[in-house]
Amino acid sequence: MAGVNKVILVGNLGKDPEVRHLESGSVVANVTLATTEAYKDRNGNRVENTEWHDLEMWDGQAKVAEQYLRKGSQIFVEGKIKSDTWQDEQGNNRKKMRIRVLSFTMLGSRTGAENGGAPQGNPNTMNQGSPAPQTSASMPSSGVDMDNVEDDLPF
Amino acid sequence: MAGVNKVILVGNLGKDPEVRHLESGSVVANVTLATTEAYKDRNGNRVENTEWHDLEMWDGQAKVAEQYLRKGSQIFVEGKIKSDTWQDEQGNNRKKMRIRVLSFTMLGSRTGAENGGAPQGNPNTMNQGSPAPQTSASMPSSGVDMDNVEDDLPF
Amino acid sequence: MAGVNKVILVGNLGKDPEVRHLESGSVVANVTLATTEAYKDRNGNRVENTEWHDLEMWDGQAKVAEQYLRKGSQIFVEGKIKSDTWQDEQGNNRKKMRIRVLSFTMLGSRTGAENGGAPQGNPNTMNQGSPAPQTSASMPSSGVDMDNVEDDLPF
Amino acid sequence: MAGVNKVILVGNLGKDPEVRHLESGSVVANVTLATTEAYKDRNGNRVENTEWHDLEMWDGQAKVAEQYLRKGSQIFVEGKIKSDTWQDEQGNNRKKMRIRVLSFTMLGSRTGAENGGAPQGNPNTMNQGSPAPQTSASMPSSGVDMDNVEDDLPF
DNA sequence: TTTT
DNA sequence: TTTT
Repeated sequence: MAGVNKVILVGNLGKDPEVRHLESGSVVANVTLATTEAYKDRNGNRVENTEWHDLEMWDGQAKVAEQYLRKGSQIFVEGKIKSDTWQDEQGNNRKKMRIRVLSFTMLGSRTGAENGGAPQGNPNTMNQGSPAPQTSASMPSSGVDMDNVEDDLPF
Repeated sequence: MAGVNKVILVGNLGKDPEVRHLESGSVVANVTLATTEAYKDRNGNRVENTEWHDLEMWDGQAKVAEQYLRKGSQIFVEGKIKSDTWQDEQGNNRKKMRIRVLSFTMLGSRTGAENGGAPQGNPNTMNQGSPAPQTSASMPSSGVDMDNVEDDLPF
Repeated sequence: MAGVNKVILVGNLGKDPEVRHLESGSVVANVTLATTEAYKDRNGNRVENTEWHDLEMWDGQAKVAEQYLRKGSQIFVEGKIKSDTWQDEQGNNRKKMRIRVLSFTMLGSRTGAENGGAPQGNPNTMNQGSPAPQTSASMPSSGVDMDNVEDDLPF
Repeated sequence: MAGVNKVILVGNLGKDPEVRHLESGSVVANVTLATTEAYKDRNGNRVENTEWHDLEMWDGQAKVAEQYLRKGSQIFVEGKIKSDTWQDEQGNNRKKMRIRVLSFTMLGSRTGAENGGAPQGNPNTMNQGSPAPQTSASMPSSGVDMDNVEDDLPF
């Protein structure tokens, strides 16, 4: 059969990770990631298009996510598409796709310390009324060894 | 903002492409692709897990798909995740994810000849004296240039 | 027939891009990019391993590189492997591999302002009311559309 | 630092794998892989361009390669760029790039058994005088569990 | 629903 | 030669 199912994303978190510590001891983090592409429409105007992705991280990854990722964090993600299927109350077949994260890497870092902590523009005035993530001052600079976080569940 | 949204798949078609020729002149092909991964469970038994992907191809790609792809065809796909959102009859927000194909490549040889599919052309007249690799006799499309099919809608 | 040759890199520039404006009117930028991976050796010590990549960008890309990329800039790159072969003075066959960049994306915020690099423009006028994510204030290029820079030479 | 160094290839082997069993017990397979792209030049003629890649596989992978891969085999490869540097006899710095394979998948299979073993074209008359790989009858159909072969050396 |  |  020989299949390949690979997803590569670079984007920003829409909100802080939602982390659940399961009774089994496993940890799951759910993360929403925006990838935006810009192009010119036929009138030459710049148009932006944002796609929101639902990411699922487990265990070691989830813990790193909990500790270091915040709304606005920019990450590189490698994962695979994974769908859940079920029947809703009306008996209709439903399907939800998620990205099961296999590894991620935090991008950007060095978030402003070297310029004396001066705010970089005023995020409150940017993206007004927007559902989009914003890079804020909360990027970890760590020192911790979590650059590239991998995980290996069997499926 | 700087986003990346990339999907790479290798798998087999679940059925023949469904192709619609729109009044606008555009052509769309919808394709279902299975990617299967195998792993051993904790008892050492081989387990297979299949993920089904809904692919969307446009125009030139769609025509190539219509002509050459068949149920069972193995392809390499590069694309991006693209979701449609809408409200269903109950007023619930619904979301459907698709893979918008940016390019695909037919894999293996003999792509459907045995089920009455694509004509084979005469491979003996292809690539004569060429330094390039060839799959044996049965590459579909012969003189046609569709090995690697690309498309560039703005979004 | 039917080949895929794809490279995906995230790393930092080792030095400012070297840009040549050719008589033909073409522009080439040569860039060195470091990708570093960290792992623990058998004694549990963190070890870093850096790979240096020679990137080649053309025309529109090269101009953007010249204007915005600096030593230390972090970028996401998609490209392909491309080798030159020749004979050296001793008549030995030689081969040099490069990454031909097909598109790149600047990562993080603040891409070099602190070392006198690219002008910042006025981010407050960017993407107003846009649904797209933004890095904070310092995205280079402001109104310029270079987030994701593509190029399409035939080979 | 956060680096990504990823290579994705689909192509055909230029010759049978060269396998060495080291005294340490490790096994290495060296494989050459051709990726060919076709495009039209400015006169509308189809041109093919082949890039040759030197792949390196270790241990479990190498054994699978030894057993199942042959000249002409079509594979999907995921790996990373890895260069060796040294000084040659003249004291010049030399560098050789390889692809360290992280996983590979055999493509195509079902290589002709179902059409009664009839030869698919005459490979001897194709690619005359060419250095290129050819798909021949030697593709394994196995039944063995080697579809997707992974390996995890620390670097 | 594919493929092995 | 980068970055952390």
